[in-house]
Amino acid sequence: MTMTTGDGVAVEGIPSLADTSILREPPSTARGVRTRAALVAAARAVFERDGYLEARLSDVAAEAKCSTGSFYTYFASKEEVLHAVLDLAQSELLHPGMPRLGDDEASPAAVIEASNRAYFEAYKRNAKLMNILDQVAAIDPKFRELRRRRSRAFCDRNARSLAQLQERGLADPELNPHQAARALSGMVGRMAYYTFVLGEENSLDDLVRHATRLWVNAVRIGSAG
Amino acid sequence: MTMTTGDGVAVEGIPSLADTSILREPPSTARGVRTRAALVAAARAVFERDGYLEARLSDVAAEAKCSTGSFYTYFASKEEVLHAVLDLAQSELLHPGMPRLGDDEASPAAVIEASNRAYFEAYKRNAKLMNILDQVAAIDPKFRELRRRRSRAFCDRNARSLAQLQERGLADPELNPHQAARALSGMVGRMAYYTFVLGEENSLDDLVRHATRLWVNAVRIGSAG
Amino acid sequence: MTMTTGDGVAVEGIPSLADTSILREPPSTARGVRTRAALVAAARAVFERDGYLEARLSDVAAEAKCSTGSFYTYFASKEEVLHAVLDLAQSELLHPGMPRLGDDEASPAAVIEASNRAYFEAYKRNAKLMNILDQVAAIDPKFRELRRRRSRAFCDRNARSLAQLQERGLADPELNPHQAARALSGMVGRMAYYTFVLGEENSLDDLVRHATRLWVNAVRIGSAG
Amino acid sequence: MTMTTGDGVAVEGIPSLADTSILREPPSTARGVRTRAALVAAARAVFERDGYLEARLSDVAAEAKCSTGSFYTYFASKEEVLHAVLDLAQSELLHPGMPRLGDDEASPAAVIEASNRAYFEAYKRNAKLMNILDQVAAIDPKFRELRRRRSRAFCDRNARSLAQLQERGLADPELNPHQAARALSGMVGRMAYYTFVLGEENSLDDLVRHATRLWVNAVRIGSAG
DNA sequence: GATGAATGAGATTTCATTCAT
DNA sequence: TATGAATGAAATCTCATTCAT
Repeated sequence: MTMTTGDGVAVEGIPSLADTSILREPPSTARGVRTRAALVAAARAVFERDGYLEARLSDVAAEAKCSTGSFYTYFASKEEVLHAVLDLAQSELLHPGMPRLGDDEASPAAVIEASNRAYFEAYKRNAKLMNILDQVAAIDPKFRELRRRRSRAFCDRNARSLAQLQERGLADPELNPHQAARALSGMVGRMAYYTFVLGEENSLDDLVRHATRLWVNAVRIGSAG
Repeated sequence: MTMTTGDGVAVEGIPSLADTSILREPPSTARGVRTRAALVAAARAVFERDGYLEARLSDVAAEAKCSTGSFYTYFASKEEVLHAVLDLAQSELLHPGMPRLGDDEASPAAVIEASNRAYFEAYKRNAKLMNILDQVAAIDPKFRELRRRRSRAFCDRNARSLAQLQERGLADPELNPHQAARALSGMVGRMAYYTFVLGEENSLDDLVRHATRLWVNAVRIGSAG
Repeated sequence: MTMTTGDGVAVEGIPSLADTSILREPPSTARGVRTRAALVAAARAVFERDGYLEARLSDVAAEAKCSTGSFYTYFASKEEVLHAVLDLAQSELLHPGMPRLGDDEASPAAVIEASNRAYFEAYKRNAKLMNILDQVAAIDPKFRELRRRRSRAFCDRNARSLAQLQERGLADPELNPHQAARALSGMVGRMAYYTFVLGEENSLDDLVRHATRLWVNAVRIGSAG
Repeated sequence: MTMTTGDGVAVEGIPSLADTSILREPPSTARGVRTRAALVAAARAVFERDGYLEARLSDVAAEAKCSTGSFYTYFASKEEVLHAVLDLAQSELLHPGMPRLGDDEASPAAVIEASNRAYFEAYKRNAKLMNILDQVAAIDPKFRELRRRRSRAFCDRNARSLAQLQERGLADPELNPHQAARALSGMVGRMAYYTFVLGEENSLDDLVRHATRLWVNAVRIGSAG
C-alpha cells in the first residue's frame, strides 16, 4: 500500500511539469549545457529571494553571470524558466526516496507515516519554492491547473488505497474515497504550509505524528467497524 | 460548544483587517460616502474579474464612474482599496450567521456540521474574493500575516472546544488541541478551495457531510475511549 | 546721503510687487478679511516649510483652517498668493526702520554702515522667505524681472550718492557709478545669502563691519585722491 | 599668485560634481558611449531651452533620438543627468585655461584681472547652464551644498593669496581674508549674473575693468598702508 | 553562442483648479 | 462665502523582449 500526500511535491512517476509546448531545443554544446544550468539555478535563487513577480530577468542573467540576451537563447520567457526550475526541483525530489514499501510488508498506518514524513521533509527543503508555486498558482490558471493535475495523481492513488481498505472492512465505509483523499491531502499540505512557509514552530516529529494520527483517525483505519 | 473552520472568512468579533494606519479620512458628505462605496464595489468587481495584479486603477475608477483622481481622494493605493474591499466583505459575512448554539443544546457533531455549512456557504458566495486573497497572501507578507492572525482566532476557539472534549473524555487524548484544530481548519479550507476556486464538482451537502465526518472521526468524538 | 544695498528686501517707497493685473477684489466683510489674512500667513508658513514648488495649495488651505475652495475666493493661483505674501513681508520690513539720516548729519561711511546693518537684520528675519524668492526668481522670469526692478531702485539711489561723492572728489573717479553700485549691492546681498541661507557662521557685527569696509574701500571713499 | 572668482565655474583641480554614489555603470561599448553622450548633450539643450523643472525626460530622449527606456539605461533620474551635464561642462571649462601666471611674473592686479576675464568669459559661454544651476540650487539643498563646496575651493585660494599680501603689507590688514574673499567672489559672481542671466548690457571689457578695480580697491592692494 | 543596448507600451500618481451644494 | 469632492492632463519609470554586432 502506498499513500501520498499534499500539494504535489515529492512525487514519482509524474510526467514533467513542462508539458507546455514549444520549448527551445536543448543546448547542443557543453558550454550551452552549463549556461542553461546556471540560468536555472540562478532563476531559482532569484525567485526565492525576490518572489516570482518581483524577479527581474536581468537579475537572473546577472546571477548566472551571463547577458540578458543569452537568457533568450534558452528560454522564451520568465514562465518558461520557472517551468524548468520546477522540473529540476521535481527530479531532485524524486531521489530522496519515496517509501517503497511492499503492500503487505507494512501496516497502513506505517505507510501513511512514512509518506507524511517524506512529504514534510521534501516540503521543508523546498519551502521557498513552494511559496513561489503558490504565487504563480494564485495568479496564473495554467499553473493552477498544472498543480491540480499533479495533486490528482496522488489523490487517486490514495483514494484507491482507501477504497481497498474499505472493501476489506478496514476503513470508514461512509466516506467517498476521493473526497476523503483530497481533503486529507489538503490537510497535510496545509500543515506543511503553516509550518514552513508561515513559520509556525512545530517539530518535524510532532508534525508527522499529528498528520498521521489525524489521517488514520479520520478514515477510521482499524476501527472501521 | 462552537467550532469554526477555515482560512478566515465567516468570522465574528474579529478586528478589522485594516490595521494599516494612515488612512485617508472618511468622507464627510453624503456624496463622498456614495463615491467611496462605489469605488469599493467597483474595486471588488474589477479584482474579481481581472485579478488583483492585472486590475488597473483606471478601470476601477471607470467602473465606479469617476475619474482616477477621485480614486486617490479615498485611497492611497491599490492595496488600500483591497483592504477596504476585504473589510466590507467581512462585515457582510458576519451577518449570515455563525452558529450560536448554546453549549448544551447541541451535540458536538451538530455544531461542527453547522459551522462547516456556514463556512462553505460563505466561501461559495465569496469564492472569487477568496482567490484574490490567495493572490495577495502569496505575494505580500503583510496580507499573509493578516490572514494568519485571522485564522488564529478560529483555531484558538476550536482548540479550546477540543480541549474541553478531551477533558470530558470525549475526544482523542493523544492530540495536541492546537495542532489538530489548525490541521482540520486547514482541511476544511482546502476542501472549499478545491471546490469553489478550482471548480471541482461537489454538492454542498456532500462537502458538509465529508468535512464533518472526517473532522469528527479525526478527533474521535464520541469514540475517544 | 542714503545708501541701500542688496537684492531688494528692506525697501521704502517701492511700489507694490503685485503690479500684476487682475487681482481678486479685496474682501468686503470682516470675515473675508480674516480668512484672507489667514491664507496669506498660512501660505508663507507652508512655502517656508516646504518650498514654493513643493507647497500644495491644499496644505495652505488646511494651515489656514479653510477649504481649498475658499482659497480661490481670494487668490487666483499659487503665484498670486505668493505675491500677497511678498507684499505683506515688504510692508513689515518697512517699519523696522530704514536709516533716515539727513545727508549732512552723518559721514558716508556711517550711512553705509547703518544701511548694511538694516539690510542684514532684515535679511536675517526673512531668510527663509528670501530663499523662496530665489526659487521663484530662478524659475519664473516674471519674478526675476520683478526683483530686478526692485534692485534697480536701490542701485539708482546708491549710484546717485556715489556720483555725488565723485563730484566732490571723495570717491574713485574711475568707477562708473551704476556698475559699482550694482556690484557692491550684489556683494552685500551675497554675503547675506551665504550667512543666512547657506548657514555659514558669521556674527552680524563682523558681517556689517566687512561689508562696510569693503564697500568704502572699493569706492575709495575718503582716499579718492 | 592666483586669484579666482565667482560661484564656481571655470575651475581646476576640483573634484567631480557627481559625488552621488550609486551611478549606473558606464557603457561598455562604443555604441553605448555614443548614446550616453547624445543624452547628456540633449539634456543640456533641453534644460537650457525649457528650464530644469519644465524639461521632460521624454523630450530629452527625443532630442537624443532614442527611446525613454534608453534614458534609464544610463541615468536613474533627471537629477542624475543634470549631474552628468554639469560634470561635462566643468571639464569643458577646465581647458579654456585658468591663468597660470608664475607668482612673480605678474602684479597682483594683473592676476586678478586675468582671473576675472576668464571667469566672465566662461560664464558668458555657459550663462544658460548657470541659470539652470541657480534653479536647482534654489530648490534642492543637495545642489546648494555642491555649489558651496565648489565655491569654497576658490575662496580658500583667494583667501590665501590675500593673506600673503597682508603679510607683505600690501593689503588692508583689517580684513579677514576669508570674509573678504567670499564677499568679493560673490560680487564678481553677481556681476556676471546681472549681465549674462538678467541681460543687463555691459561690455565684457567694462565688466572686467570694474570687477578688477573694485576688487583691488576693496582689499587696498598697493595702497594698504 | 554571446553580448548588452534599445525598445516602448502603459500604469500609477499628483494636485491646481473647477463646480455643485 | 464656504465647502470639499471631482476632475484629468501629464510625466515618470519599469522591464520583458528584440536585435544588431
